[in-house]
Amino acid sequence: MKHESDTKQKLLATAMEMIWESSYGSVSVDDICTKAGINKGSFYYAFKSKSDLAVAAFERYWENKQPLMDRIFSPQIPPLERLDSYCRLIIEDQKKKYESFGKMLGCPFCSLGSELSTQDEKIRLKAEQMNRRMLKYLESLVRDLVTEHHIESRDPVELAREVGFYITGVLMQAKIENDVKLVERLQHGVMRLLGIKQLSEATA
Amino acid sequence: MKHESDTKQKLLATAMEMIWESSYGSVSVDDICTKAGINKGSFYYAFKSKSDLAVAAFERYWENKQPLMDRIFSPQIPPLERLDSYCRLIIEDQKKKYESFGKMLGCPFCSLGSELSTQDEKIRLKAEQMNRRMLKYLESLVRDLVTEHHIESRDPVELAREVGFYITGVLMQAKIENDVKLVERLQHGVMRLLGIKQLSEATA
DNA sequence: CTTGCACTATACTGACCGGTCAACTATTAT
DNA sequence: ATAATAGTTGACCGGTCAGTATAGTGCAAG
Repeated sequence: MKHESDTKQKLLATAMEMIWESSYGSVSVDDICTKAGINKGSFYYAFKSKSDLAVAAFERYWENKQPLMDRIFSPQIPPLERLDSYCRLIIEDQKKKYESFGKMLGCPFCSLGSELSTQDEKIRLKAEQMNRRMLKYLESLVRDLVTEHHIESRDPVELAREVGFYITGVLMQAKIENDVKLVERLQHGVMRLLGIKQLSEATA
Repeated sequence: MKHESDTKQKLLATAMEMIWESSYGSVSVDDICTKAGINKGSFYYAFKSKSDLAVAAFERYWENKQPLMDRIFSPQIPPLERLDSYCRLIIEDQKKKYESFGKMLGCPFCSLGSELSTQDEKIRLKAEQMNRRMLKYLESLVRDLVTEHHIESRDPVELAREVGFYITGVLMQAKIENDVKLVERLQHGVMRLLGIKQLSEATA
């Protein structure tokens, strides 16, 4: 009957937030500990290194997000509606972060991956895994779009990839330009990429 | 009759290379100086801060690259050929880096921008500027594609943006997955995004 | 009461960080 | 020749880095 310690929990959440807001390199273990209200000794009791914590924090973030993702991408929901909800989720998340931090934060997985994939293999693998998980949703979405004759595609897997690339790029540029507007056109761009004309049902 | 000092030159080139290979945060001023064979004191004689150097290094990189870009995007060249050359250039550059460093490095502007745009406004602005410069090429390219009836578009500027997003995303994911193959499909994806079917003339 | 264990508190390590400095040398102008 | 200027040097600064050492806490089982 053992619950995960509050310490670990707090460190994971704090690390995720701080690394997302700034970057891995510019957040120190001391910073994280101070903000989490936890002593450094306890940090190294709970995690064996800073990069270990980062990996764990990202995994935890995913675990928390997955139920929502499963709901959005439920095969029970028409694929076009799934796509719309997903785009809305991204936009909403980004806006929320923008309001609370005063700046665009972009995709946490890509940001961390971009910063450290040439430096830390474990972090690179985690970022890669996150991306693959996202792609699974997109792949089944694209396949269902094909099945329901919204689009044609000889290779749904590759098309899903391309949608993934596009979304990655939008979030990255939105962060660099620090502009929410870029991400607001997400639906429009994705629809264009997929070759779907109307998105009038998105005006819910 | 004043040449820029070798010192500055060397520091700019070394910094660009090292930051591109790893990241801003994981390369120290000492590292750069050692590799450039220049004393730290001289560093701070030439540049007033590390982030100043980074900004200057990126500007210099652009200055060196621009003539080639101007040649590739020359209005004298048919737009489809421009597009093909540009994709080839990106692929070639990435492959070259992959061979010499053993890993994918992605787009230096985006990597730096992603790492530091929430931390250092001058660097954010420089990354933004680089992106805008690239977009200018893409915009005129897209306009010429429209004029020559290769594609239709009511908003060439936005379409160029979308191509830019896509390319950004491809380079980012290729870095995270550390896989050259991702970037090799660049032409195919861009053509799809633009809605151009054949690229048989690209087999030059 | 006592032993053992999960966890915390705090002080510390030594390396390294970005940045400064005064002294020095090489180049140029007069 | 001299003086001013441009550029270089390496020691040095205080601070911070990730990570460690160790003593102490609360608590539960024997």
